[in-house]
Amino acid sequence: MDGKFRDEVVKQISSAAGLKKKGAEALLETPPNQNLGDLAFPCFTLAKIIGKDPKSIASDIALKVETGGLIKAVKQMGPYVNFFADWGKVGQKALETIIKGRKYGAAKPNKKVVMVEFPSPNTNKPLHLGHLRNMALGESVSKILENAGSDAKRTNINNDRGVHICKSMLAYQKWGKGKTPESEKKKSDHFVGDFYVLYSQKEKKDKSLENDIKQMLLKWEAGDKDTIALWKKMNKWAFDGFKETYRKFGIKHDKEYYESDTYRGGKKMVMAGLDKGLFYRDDTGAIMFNLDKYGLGQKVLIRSDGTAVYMTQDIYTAKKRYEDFRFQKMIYVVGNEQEYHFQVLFQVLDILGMRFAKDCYHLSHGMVNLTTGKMKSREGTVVDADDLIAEMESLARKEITSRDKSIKKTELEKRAAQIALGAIKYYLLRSDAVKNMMFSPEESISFEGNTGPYIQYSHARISSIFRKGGKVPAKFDASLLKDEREKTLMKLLLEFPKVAEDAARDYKPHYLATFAFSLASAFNNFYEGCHVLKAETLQLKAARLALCKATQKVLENALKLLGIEAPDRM
RNA sequence: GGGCCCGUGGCUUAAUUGGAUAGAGCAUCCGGCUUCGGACCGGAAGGUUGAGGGUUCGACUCCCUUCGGGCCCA
Repeated sequence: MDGKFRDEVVKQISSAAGLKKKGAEALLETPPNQNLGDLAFPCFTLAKIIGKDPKSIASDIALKVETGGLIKAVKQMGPYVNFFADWGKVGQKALETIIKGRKYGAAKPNKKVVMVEFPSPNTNKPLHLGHLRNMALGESVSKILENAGSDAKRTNINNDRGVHICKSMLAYQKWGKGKTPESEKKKSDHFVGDFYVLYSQKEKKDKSLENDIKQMLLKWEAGDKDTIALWKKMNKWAFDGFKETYRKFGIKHDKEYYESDTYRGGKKMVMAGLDKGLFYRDDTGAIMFNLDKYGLGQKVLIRSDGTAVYMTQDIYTAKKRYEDFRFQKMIYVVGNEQEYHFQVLFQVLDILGMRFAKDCYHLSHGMVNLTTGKMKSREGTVVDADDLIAEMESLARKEITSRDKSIKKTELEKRAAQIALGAIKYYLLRSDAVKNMMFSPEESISFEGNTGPYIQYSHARISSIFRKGGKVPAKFDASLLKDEREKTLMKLLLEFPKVAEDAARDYKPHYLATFAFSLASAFNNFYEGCHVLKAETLQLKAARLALCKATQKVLENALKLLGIEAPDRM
């Protein structure tokens, strides 16, 4: 319940209870069911301050409140003051705003630049399900922040150097026989990943390979021609493959960063810090940072052999990004296994005098586990991103053709992709990001119940009404919408701006997922009981068409903020 | 050894951040077409919110203890 009705209620309470508007606003709640009205004011807090019992305070307030305007009735119910909206008036305004307004639920631009980093892959293997969760989150959060008025800059850090990268390189060098992704007809990042797995298998039998890897890394750092050429060739394969997956998943970065470009800058910054006495050398010669006073222990910044750690490059990447974009906020979308890493990173940035350090935030998310155990790329027990998408598309295709056998190929492919991605993204976003999640194939491939396709289906149903002769009315009377199902729908529509705002405040896309499902569900309930095109009167039909149009727009917006398309047919 | 996160019906989960009767989906069992799209709708059954204390008018939510799972650092 948002908007003008809320404002009126706040005004009434503040004068009746002698509260400041902000104070009254903060206490307002949405009652758990229809019988309890549309907004509620609990009196417990006041009771404590005044020293009277909340029930009598509630009845005092209820007596003082003036009805009229958008407030139809006020009732004291126990320790609550409950407000009932005049649905004719409230609904009318809301529906008009939604239908005519271009950006219902969006805030005005606030000129804040927010960088969002994801998914930060390693270039030795293809993307997997964990990356998909990360990407769905990163993209959704970016869209939610844009909706809240910020300027989101999508960025990425490519971990393109180091021991693990050398592993796939060495395997290719030794056993690749000059094969290419083209010659093997393989997606190029998968081709690279196969050599990473091959290396792991060979290493189990031949421990001397570990030494070869060390040698290779030293050659790489020294700029050895052949090693660099091999590195470039294989990284290009990896990047080409990633790009295809990003495109398919609907992701485009504003700027990409590469560890190979930034690790040297990081070393310099650490050395400078050492000169200033911010860091120290331990017995082995490694450069360390003492974080005891933050309760974070000792952290290596540069190894004793002078090589960079993961942290080293992150320091310079952050600085570079700030110089490039002058952001007000930097959000790292990274799994919770890296929590310690980011705590340390932000402290390092701070002690090095980077003022933006306080604006850095680790948006930590849980892992994706499988019913069969954990995903381990070395063991090859991962759910591959491309494979999963392809599998879901094939299921969607079956579903579509079972309903429409004469559908054209291009249209079929388009819809299959929309539905498959809708299913995957919704599944990955519908629960709280901080929690680990269990990926069960049976459940995740479902298109029924609390799923993306269910919501898309509801949207397609509305579109169908407008295809079959429904027109958006120029004039309508919302006070005719008296059915409980119609009211429930309207109420939900009014909640959307607040949900979008909260999602931006907390970086929680699942608020929108929950909302979209409730809205779709409320619509289907309405659709079952209230006929639109065959409504009893033309006036009622007009009002219902307006309600449908508003629902369609809000559903589309909510899905869009999750990075999910809203098809008109499916 | 130290630190962080998570425990909610058989399974997957929500709870406006301390508020009214813990809300859904899947699975199970009933029921619904004179179809604006059945990828739908209605109903039943299923809960001591891991356990035990505490704070509070009020606790899934905050504090302490404990058990279980995950992750990180050395």
